Amino acid sequence: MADDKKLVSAITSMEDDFAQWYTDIVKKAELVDYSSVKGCTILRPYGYAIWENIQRIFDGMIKETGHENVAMPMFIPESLLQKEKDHVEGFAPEVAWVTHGGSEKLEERLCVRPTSETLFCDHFAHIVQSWRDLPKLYNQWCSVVRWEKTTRPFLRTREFWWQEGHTIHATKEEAEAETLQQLDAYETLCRDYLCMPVIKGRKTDKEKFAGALDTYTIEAMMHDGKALQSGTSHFFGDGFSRAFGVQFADKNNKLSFPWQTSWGISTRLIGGIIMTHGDNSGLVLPPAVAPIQVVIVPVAMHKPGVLDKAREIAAQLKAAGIRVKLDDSDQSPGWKYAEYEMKGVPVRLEIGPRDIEKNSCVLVRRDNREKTFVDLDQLNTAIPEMLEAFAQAIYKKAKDNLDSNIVTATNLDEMKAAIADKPKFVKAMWCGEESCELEIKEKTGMPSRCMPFEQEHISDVCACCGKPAKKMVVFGIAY
RNA sequence: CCAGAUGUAGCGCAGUUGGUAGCGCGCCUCGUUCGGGACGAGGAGGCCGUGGGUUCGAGUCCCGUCAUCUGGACCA
Repeated sequence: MADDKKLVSAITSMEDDFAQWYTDIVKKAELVDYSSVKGCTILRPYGYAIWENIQRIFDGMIKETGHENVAMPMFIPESLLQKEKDHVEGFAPEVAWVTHGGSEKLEERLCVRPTSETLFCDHFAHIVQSWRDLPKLYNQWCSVVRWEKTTRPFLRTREFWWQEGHTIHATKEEAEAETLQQLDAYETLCRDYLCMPVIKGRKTDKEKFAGALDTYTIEAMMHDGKALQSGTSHFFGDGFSRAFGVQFADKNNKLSFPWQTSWGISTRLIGGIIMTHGDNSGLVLPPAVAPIQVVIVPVAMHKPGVLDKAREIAAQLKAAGIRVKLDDSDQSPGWKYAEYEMKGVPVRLEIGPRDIEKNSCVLVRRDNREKTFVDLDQLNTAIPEMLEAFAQAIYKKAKDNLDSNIVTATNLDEMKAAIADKPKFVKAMWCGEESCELEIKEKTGMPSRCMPFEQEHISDVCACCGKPAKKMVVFGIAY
């Protein structure tokens, strides 16, 4: 009987069906609900709270480096979108259009922003006149719309929430430094807060952002060996400035075009967290972004003193700055254990009559279910220590997964063989020709992910054509 | 966009050759419980995704459409 119920409520195991496992977690951890528009999901309170924590952390980071938040309109006139040729060609196929306002047919149709470069450029043209006006370090938190063909919660939705930074600088060097600084900020966010190791590098010309001179990326590896592009940072050169007529007078009163960047991370990161840390009991959340860091489960809570003690502990932890939830609902303890494991809460605190007698409680870690008996007087130090150890442990696990799923290959056959059983990152040398990149994609199924900053010498020649190699490239199957 | 699958109660499903809808979980009430998804007794809840068609009669057959899932192509 008990076993039957477990079967009913259990999620699909990731070994059986990774995609279904992912979908099960998304639903059962109450992160999203589907809406009545395809590809547009509702972020439920628990899912949105994770995003709020990511926002809070990253917003703090960019404020530290002098960025300011703004809010741009969500509509872009068609003529504005078309000013930069590469940009519009890249995005046109997936923009949504507004043709009517109420009963009025619009003279010029408006697209719902797929990204806001054009809006920022148009604005910069209004406000930038002099070198004294530079740089502008802007960012906005918003949602954008891209009419994707197939959609999956967090990973690919038609509307998604993100931040987009847009900066404009007097010199090329300054803009390039900004591009890399923000890429580093993304790496820090992923590594130190989301416990996700990433590979940092530059995109090939084929894979770079529409309108960018250089696109940089952080690539994370999921449990199943697939890649997730987790953040990108673009250097635009002065191409957008020229297209939009943004000019400034330098100190010698000479007119020149300023240099621009843009960079973004999105709610896709939540999908990355799920597929990096989750297990067959559900979600596993990094403490820094977990909406609940410690859940208190009272045992035999009808017995005198139990609930009072649980409330006392909750108040104490809250005062210590820990995000804590006391679940005093009338579900059984076992039900609560399973529920908060599904929701990925890092630490569970059990408190019952037997503990109270000993002035202690039980702490259980979500990642390994290790139980520790802790004196109640020690909680304020024991819990932060456990959260820190937890964060390090899940980072290490993710790092091990990354390290053990990167292989090298010197030719197409080796590349194919490397991913025969499961997807991996494959490092291979490349001559720099797009034709080879295309051929590799066609013959191995793997597009290039990036040219890592940390280059290695695997061989002298391109894995595809055998001509002298210029770069080591990481290839992989991506979400 | 292409291919396959699926839409029946909140969730998971059953529903026979077409005859007017059922099970488990969940939910509500009361009681007993509480250290790994507790138990009993009552109870509420469904235009069978949606629009047409065939038929005396459609959850069931036919056509369209929408959504979701899976896999491709495309992309944060």
